Amino acid sequence: MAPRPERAVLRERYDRRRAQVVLGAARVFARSGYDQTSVPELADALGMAAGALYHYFGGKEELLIAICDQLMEPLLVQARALLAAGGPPAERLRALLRVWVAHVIEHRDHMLVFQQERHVIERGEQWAGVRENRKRFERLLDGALREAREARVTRLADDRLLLSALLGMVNHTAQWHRPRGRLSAEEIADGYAELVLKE
Amino acid sequence: MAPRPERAVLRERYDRRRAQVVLGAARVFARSGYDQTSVPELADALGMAAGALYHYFGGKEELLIAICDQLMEPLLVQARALLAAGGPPAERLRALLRVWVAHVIEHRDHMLVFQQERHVIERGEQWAGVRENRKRFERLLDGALREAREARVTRLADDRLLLSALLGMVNHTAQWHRPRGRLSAEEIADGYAELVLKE
Amino acid sequence: MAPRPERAVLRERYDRRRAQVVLGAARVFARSGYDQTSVPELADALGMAAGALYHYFGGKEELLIAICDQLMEPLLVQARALLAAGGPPAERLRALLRVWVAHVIEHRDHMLVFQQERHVIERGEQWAGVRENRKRFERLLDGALREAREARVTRLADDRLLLSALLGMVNHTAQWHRPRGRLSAEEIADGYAELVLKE
Amino acid sequence: MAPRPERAVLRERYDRRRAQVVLGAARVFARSGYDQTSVPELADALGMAAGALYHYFGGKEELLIAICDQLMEPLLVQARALLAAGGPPAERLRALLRVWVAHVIEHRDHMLVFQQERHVIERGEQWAGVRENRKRFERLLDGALREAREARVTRLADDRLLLSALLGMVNHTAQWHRPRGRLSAEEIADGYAELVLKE
DNA sequence: TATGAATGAGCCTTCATTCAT
DNA sequence: CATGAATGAAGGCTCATTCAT
Repeated sequence: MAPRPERAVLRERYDRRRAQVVLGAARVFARSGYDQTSVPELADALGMAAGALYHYFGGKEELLIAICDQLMEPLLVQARALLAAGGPPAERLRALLRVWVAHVIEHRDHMLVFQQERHVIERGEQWAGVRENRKRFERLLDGALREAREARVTRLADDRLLLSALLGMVNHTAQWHRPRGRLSAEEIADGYAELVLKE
Repeated sequence: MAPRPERAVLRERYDRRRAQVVLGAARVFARSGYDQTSVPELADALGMAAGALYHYFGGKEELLIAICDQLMEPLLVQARALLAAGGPPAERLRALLRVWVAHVIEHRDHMLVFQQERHVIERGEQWAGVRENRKRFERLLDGALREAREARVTRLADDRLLLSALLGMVNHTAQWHRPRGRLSAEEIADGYAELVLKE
Repeated sequence: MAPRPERAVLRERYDRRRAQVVLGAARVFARSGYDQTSVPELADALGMAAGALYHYFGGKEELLIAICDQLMEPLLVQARALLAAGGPPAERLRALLRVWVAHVIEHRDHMLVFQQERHVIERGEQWAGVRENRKRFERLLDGALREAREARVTRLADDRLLLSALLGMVNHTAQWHRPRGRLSAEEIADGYAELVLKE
Repeated sequence: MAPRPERAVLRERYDRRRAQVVLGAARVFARSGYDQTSVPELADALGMAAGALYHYFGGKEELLIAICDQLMEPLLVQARALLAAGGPPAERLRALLRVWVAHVIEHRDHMLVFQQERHVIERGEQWAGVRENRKRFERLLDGALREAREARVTRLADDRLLLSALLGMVNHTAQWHRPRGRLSAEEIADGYAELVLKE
């Protein structure tokens, strides 16, 4: 008879399954909308019983929060590591754009959900973490931008407008990029950098 | 006794009320979400009974379509008129940006709803008109962009990427601009133009 | 065409229907249990759609509260009127018992529900009114009892025990009395009085 | 290595644990209600996993039956023994009341559950045993009462009313008596006897 | 036109229970 | 014996919509 798995093994298995569910839910929500997708529909698409979802999430909204976390946390980690590495401002900004665009493209579904449910994120204590992470990323970006401007390599006088424009164009990438599109993530990022940087 | 209003008067009154309802609904939906807002809630916010809405709209989705129409049709009219007027490509693009940004800012609520419900618009016969209008505007923009590139005044080699970047930054404006913000619509539009045009 | 009913007429119609629903719900809950009766089952038994109940009650529990109110409020009114009328203590207590027993018998279903859901009533802000009414009745009863004892017509040295015994026997009446039982409400009340009073 | 416990030891351990579970469940159900307490909640309160309960009980209702049995069976045993002992009718009744009241007080939780779930007990084959036990006790009580009346020591002409009154006041004791209350079980029982018996 | 009442479908969630481990 | 995971049924409730008035 197989021995009962240890607690740590169970925990890891649980976490992995949970992450898979988040991933699948992002795909379904991106296609059909968060509100328009019923929990039974979602469970069906994920190949599990409706009630089983509630072993992993306290409710539908918690699942939405998990999608946002799965989107933002690894990006923050990457961005922080990159910016900690140093280098000339223009290069740093370009590198950040590459990482960012690649992340957006790889998490296309998460991005679409994130954008669709923007108004939900804005309110409620349970969304404080997501809002904080968004803020953190914007601060990183803002820092990189300011640095670039101080080195006189950015093209727009107004930093805040530049920041908003970048947020707009990069995030919007999720809406038009297709998996086997003409342009690679790198080419797209470099295009955006070209718009933003002198020469 | 007041004379019975003529048919045309009644019709106009009806249209005006309907347009007001669309406007109010855009505000409510932008704040609380289309799906998260129930028809009774919406009616409450508009100061009317739930059932009364059904005199103006066949259903909730029809109201959503009307919001999108109220957003896109006047923009199309303005853009067409402007582009028909002629002039040097860079100036035409700059002018289009000004009109566009101003429209986005003035229809902030409509824009937010439009973006939130993106996935709904994508599917269904009843949304064909909205999709067509969006397509029309993108074609106008694309034309202006191509013209500018042929005049060698744009900064990016790839026109399609430039188009996407513009769509991203301009539409995103609705999400960060506040009524009494630091920058005017014109300043914002000119900033975007500066990113996109040489010099 | 029939004229639209006035607001007051509508209100009264609403109240009457609501009271009928409470009455019917008491019957159903008494027989099948509050928790064991689903809202659809209840609606069925009342000949209305499940959702229609929610025009009259915010939720299932509110219906339960209404049952308790419909039980206690008229009894309080009667008891107060009776005790305000004056008379010799023994007679007053006997009269109170008659009114009370008659009320319990006439509201048999309400009583059974009230007793079954005792533990629910004990907790929660929404039950404060019901608890208060119960307290008020017990105070009236306690007053009548004390008065009787001061007139040396009660049989038990301990007033509080006498009060509890009375509450037990009278309320329990709901559980054994049958509509066409051998004893009238009056005979039962007088029996209880005989236990409690000297002579 | 410890020797494998014998079958009888295992059985006894099982029975003891089962009885503890019944005891704990009575406490939880009395406080929170049988239906309002979910099996996981109950298991939590008992310090065991939800599934583990199913080693001791085939289902939630079986647990409820066990609570009723744990309440009634020892009372029946005591009452039978007492009545078998003989003696003058008034004394026998008084003694029965003492045993009964003491039992009610000691099994306060059981009593509350028993009374709350009255309507469940009324129906269903699985409840026949509980109904039968209740009937048996009422017959014992009825016998003691009749005996007392034949000895002309009871106060009420109507035996059935007297029986009902007694059932009401004694059972109700569970609802107001507190562990460290002013009156002992004996004093309460004697009070009830005083109401019921002449002198 | 406007409204209060009603409906029935559907939603999210919880539950008692089972079972492999 | 005990547990974590899973299930399918059902629960209470809300919703968009209709309709008599």
